[in-house]
Amino acid sequence: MENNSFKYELIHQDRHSKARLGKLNVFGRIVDTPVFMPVGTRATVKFLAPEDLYKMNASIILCNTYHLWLRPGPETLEEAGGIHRFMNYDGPVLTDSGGFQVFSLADNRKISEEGVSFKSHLDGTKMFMTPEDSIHVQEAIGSDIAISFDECIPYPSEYDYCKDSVDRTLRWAKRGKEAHTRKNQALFGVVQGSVYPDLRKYCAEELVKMDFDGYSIGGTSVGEDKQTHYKMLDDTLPYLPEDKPRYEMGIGAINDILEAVERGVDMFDCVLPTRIARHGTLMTSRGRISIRKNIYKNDFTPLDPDCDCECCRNYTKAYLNHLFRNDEGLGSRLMSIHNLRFLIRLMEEIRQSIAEDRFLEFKEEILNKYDFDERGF
RNA sequence: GGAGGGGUAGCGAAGAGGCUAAACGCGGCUGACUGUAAAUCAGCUCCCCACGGGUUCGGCAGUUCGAAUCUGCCCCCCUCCA
Repeated sequence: MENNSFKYELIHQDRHSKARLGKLNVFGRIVDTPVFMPVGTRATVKFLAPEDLYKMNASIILCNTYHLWLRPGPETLEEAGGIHRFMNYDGPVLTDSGGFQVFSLADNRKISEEGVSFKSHLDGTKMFMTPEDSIHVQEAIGSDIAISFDECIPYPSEYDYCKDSVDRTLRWAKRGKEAHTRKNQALFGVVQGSVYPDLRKYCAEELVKMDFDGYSIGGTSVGEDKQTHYKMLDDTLPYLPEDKPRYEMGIGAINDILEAVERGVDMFDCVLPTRIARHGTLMTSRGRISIRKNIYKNDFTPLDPDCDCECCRNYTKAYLNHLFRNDEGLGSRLMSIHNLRFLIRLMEEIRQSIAEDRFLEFKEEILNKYDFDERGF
C-alpha cells in the first residue's frame, strides 16, 4: 500500500542550483514541495476557517503540541478522533514538538536531561515535558508529521553550551523515536548546532543514523544576521539525505525562503505572514504596505492588483483601512488570507521555475522586483 | 426667577498653592514582528530655530516669592425647584 505511506519523491533537481521540486505523499495526501505551511498553533490558523485554507491552496499546516497539550489537552483531541476531525481540516497537519517553546518561554522554563519544566503561560501551572511526552501528545493529537522534541539554542551561545545541547537534543531524538508507535504518523529529527559547522554536521549525521522520515533545520533566524543564517544552512544541508524532506523551521521572509530553496530546503512554516497581517502589514508585488496609513483611507483599489486572493479580488484598501482602524476581525481574516496566498503563490512560482531549470533567474527577479528591505518582506 | 454642580491638551477624565507641560484612558502618528505567551508590543502626540526655549488648564482682574489649584467679577454648560 504505497499510497498509504509517507514518502518523499524527488521530481526534478534544478540544473543550476540545489533547488529541488518534490512530491510529498503524506499518507495519501499529496504536498508539492517546496511548500509553505501556514501556522495554526491552537488548531486554527488565526481568523481562518479550513475552507479559507483550501481556497488559497494551502496544502499542509502546522499546529503546536505545547499549546494543544495545555488546552484542550490530549484526551480531548483523542476523543475528538484526532486533530483533523477536531478542527474539521482535511489536509495534512504537522505538529511542532514544543521545542520552540523551550526557547521562546525561556524565562519560565528549566532544562534538564529528563526534559523541560515549564510554567504554563496560561495560568503559571508548573508543567514538565519529556521527549516521550511530546511524542505521546503528538500521537494523541493525531498529526501526520510529528517533530522530535529539541532545544532551539539561543543566539549567540558559547560552543560548549551548544555541544552539550546538541548531544542532549540527539538523546531526546532517540528517546522520542523509541517512544513513537504510530505507523500513520511520520517523525522528523531536528538539526541544531547553532553557528558551529562541526556541530551542525555532527547533529545531522547522528540524526540520519537514526533514520527519521524527514529532517528539520532548527535554530535559525533567532537573531543572527542573514549571512550567518544562510551559512548555517550551508553547514547542514550537505549532510541530509536526498530522499527525505528537509524542513527549515520558522522561516517566512521572502529572501530567506529563496535562499533556503536554493540550498535544497523543501518545507517552511512561519507565523510572519499571519502575524504581520493582523498587525496591518501586507506583502504585495509592489512591496510592503502598512494598511493603517491615512493614504489608504480613500484608496478604492485592491491591496495587490497582481494577486488572485479573495481579499484582493473583492475588497479595497479603503475598506481594509477602515476594518483595521475599527479593530474588526474581518480585516484580520482578509489580510491573513492575502499574506498567506502571497507566499503560497510565491511557492507555486518557485516550483514552476525549478521545473523549468530557471530557479536562480526567478530568485533574482523576485529579489529585484519586490521593494523589501533586508528583512525580506 | 431660585438652589446646586461644572468648565483642564483632539475627546473623556485626574489634579485642588511649589515635586505640573499637567496622571490615566481613548483617538492620532511612528516603529517592531521569522518552528505564535503576539486581534500584540514599543515610542511620540501644546508650540518652536528644540540635551534648550515659549505659551497653557473658560475670560479678565487680584492675593502670593510662587496659582490649573485661593479671591472677585464676567461668559458658557448641566441638574433640580418655580
